[in-house]
Amino acid sequence: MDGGDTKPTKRKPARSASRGVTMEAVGRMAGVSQVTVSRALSDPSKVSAATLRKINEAIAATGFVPNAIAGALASSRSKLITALVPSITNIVYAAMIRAFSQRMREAGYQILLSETGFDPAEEERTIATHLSRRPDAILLTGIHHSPQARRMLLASGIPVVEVWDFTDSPIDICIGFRHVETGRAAAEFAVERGDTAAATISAGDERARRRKAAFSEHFTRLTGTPVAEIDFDEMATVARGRKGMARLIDDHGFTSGIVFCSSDVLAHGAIIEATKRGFAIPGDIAVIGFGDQEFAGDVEPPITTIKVDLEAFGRTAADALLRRFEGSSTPDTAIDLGFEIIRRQSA
Amino acid sequence: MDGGDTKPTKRKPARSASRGVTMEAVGRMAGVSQVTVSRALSDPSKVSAATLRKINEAIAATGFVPNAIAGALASSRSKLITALVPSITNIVYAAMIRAFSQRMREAGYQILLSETGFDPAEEERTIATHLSRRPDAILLTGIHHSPQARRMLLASGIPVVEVWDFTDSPIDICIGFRHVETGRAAAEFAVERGDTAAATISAGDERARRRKAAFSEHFTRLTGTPVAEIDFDEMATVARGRKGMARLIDDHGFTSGIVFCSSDVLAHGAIIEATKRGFAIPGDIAVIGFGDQEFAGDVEPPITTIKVDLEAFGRTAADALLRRFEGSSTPDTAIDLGFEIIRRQSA
DNA sequence: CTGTTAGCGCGTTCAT
DNA sequence: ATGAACGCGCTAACAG
Repeated sequence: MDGGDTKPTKRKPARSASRGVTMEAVGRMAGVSQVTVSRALSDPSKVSAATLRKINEAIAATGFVPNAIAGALASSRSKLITALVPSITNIVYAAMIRAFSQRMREAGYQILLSETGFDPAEEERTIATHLSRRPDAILLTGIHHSPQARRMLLASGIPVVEVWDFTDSPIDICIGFRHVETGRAAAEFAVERGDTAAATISAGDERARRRKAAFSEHFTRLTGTPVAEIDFDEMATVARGRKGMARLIDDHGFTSGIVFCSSDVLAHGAIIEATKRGFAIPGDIAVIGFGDQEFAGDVEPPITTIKVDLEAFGRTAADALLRRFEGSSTPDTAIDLGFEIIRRQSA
Repeated sequence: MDGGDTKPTKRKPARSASRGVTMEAVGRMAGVSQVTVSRALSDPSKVSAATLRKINEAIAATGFVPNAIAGALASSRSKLITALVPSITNIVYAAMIRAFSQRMREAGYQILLSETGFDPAEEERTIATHLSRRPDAILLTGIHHSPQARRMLLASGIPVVEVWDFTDSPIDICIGFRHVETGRAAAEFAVERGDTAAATISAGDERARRRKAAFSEHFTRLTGTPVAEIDFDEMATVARGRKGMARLIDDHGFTSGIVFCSSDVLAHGAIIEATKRGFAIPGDIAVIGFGDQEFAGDVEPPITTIKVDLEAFGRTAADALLRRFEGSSTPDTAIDLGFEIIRRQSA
C-alpha cells in the first residue's frame, strides 16, 4: 500500500465522531507543530510572542481543552489526589476535606473522593481502584488498614497521608490527634468538676468508641465508679442523642452526673431529652460533646465540647504533601495537632 | 546496535524507577502476551481457564494494579464522573452527592468532586479543569451557568446533569425542583394558618434567596402585608438564625407572625432565640424551615419544614446517566421531583 | 482462544 | 525558538 510514497506516512483515521480538539489541531490552525502548542501551555516563555498569540487565538477559536488523561500518561504525573473518608455527610470529615481540597487546588491538584463507610474491606477495594488512577498521592482517614491495603499502598510508591488519628509509625505521613487522650482529658475534666457519676453515649465511628472507652476507663480508675455506656452502631443524630439519654435515665437510673458524648450532635440530643424531662443542665446532668461543631456554642445551654481543628488537619496535610512533592528530604512523618476542651455551660 | 537481529526490535528502556507493574510484565510472567492479560481482566470468559489461572497468579505475585489512565486514553472512556457543588460541607449537597456516588460506584464509576462556592467565575474555571479529565459525564448544581461555561459543556459533547433546581430547557438532563414553588407553597401555608404578619431569614445560597423572594411576594399578594427580610451573605448557621430573629424582634418589632427560614439550621437558631426571649413557638411566633434535616423533627419544638428528597435527586441523576450510557434513545431531559411541607409543631 | 498491529494525545528527549 | 521521533500502558480491530 501507499506504493508511491517516498516516506512512510502515518495513517490518519477519518475523525468522524469528534473526540475533542487536540493540540495537533490547534497547532495546525496556528501554523505550528503540536509540541509548540504543548510548550505554549506549559511554559509560554519558551515560545515567541508572535506564535504564542496565534496559538492562543487558535485555542479560543477551537475551544480546545487539554487532555489531562494523555498528559498524565505521558508525564506520569496525574495532578490528582485521591481521598478516602468514612462519610462525606459527616461534617467532621467534610470540613477536613474542604480545607485540604482548597489548598491542593491552589497548587493545581484535584481531588477524587470516595466514601468507605467504616468498612475495612470496602476501604481495601476502594484503595485499589483509586490506585488504578495513578494519583500523585492518596489521603486516608485513620490509621487502621487491612494488611493487603498496606501492601498495595507501599507497593504503589506514592505518598500516603493518614489523617484524623495519630500513630508514631505511619505508613508515610500522618496528621491527627490521639483519640484516647481526648477521652482521658474529658475524664479528668469530669473529676475536677467533682462528678462522681458518669455515662457515655457514642455512635458510628470506631474512633468514637475509642474515645469513649478511654473516658470510661480513666473515669473508673480515678473514681472507682463504673460508667454506664450507650452505643449506637449507626451515625450520630440528634434522635440518637435523645434516645441515648432516655435509656440512661430509664434503664440505668442515671439522674445525676456527667455524660460524655462522642459528638456534639449526640450531646445536643441528650440535652434536649434531659431538659424535656425536667432535669437541669448542668445542675442535674452535665453533658460534654465532641467536635465543637458550628452550633455547639449557640444552642441552649451552650455545649462544652472537645475541639479539634478540622481545617488545620486539611491544611497541614496539604502542606506536608506539597513539601514532599517539592522533594523535601526531611519529610514530616507524624504531626499531632492535639485538641482542646472548650468549656461552655453544659458541663 | 543490535546488528544481528533479523527483525526490528523495540527498544526496551532500562526500567530503573519502577513506575508500577504493567500488563506486559504480568503477561511475561504468565507466559502470555499483554493483550491476553487485558482480556483476562475485562472479560475472563474470553480466556481459557488455564491461562486465566496463570494470569491471576502473576497478578497476585506482582501486586499488579491496572493503569486506568492508559485504559482511559485508549478507550476514551474514563469511568470518571466529575461533579461540582457549591459547598461540600453543606449537608444538602453532601447528601445528594453521596446518593449519586453510591449508585455510580456500583456501576463502576468514580466521582471527582469540586467546590465552587456559589461563584460563577469559579465554576467556569472548574468546569474547564474538570473537562480536561475527560469525564464520561459531568454533574452541576443549579441551572445558571456562564455563557462560556455552557459553550464548553456543549462542545465537550458529554452528558451533563444539572441537579437541585429545575428548568424546562436544561443543557442536557435536569433533576430538581422549583425553588420558587416552595416559597409560594409556604406563603399559602402561612395564610391558611391564619398568619397576618410574616418575615424571612435567609442565608448563603442564591436559590435560598429565590425561595425567600417567592415567599414574600406571594404572601404580600395574598395578604397585602409587606414582609420583613433578613439576609446573610454567608452560609446558614444556628448563630445567624438567632441573630436574624434578634434583628427581626429588635429592629422590626416583629413579635407575632410566621418566619420563613431558608434552611432548618436558620430555623433552629431562630427558635432558640425567640424561645430564650420568652416568645411561645408557635403561639407567638411560628417558624418554618427548609430541608427537613436530620435534627428537624427532634428538637423542641419539632420544626415544620419543606422537605426535598436529597437522596432521590442523587439516585435519579445517577439512573438517568446510566440509562444514557446504555444508549437510551429517549433521554429523560427534565424531571421535577417536587417537595413536600412537613407539618410539625413550629408552625 | 490467542497474538499482532495500530493508535489514544500528550510530554520528553534530541536535533536544528 | 521550533520540530521530529518516540513511548507512556492500554484498548480495539483484525488475523490466525
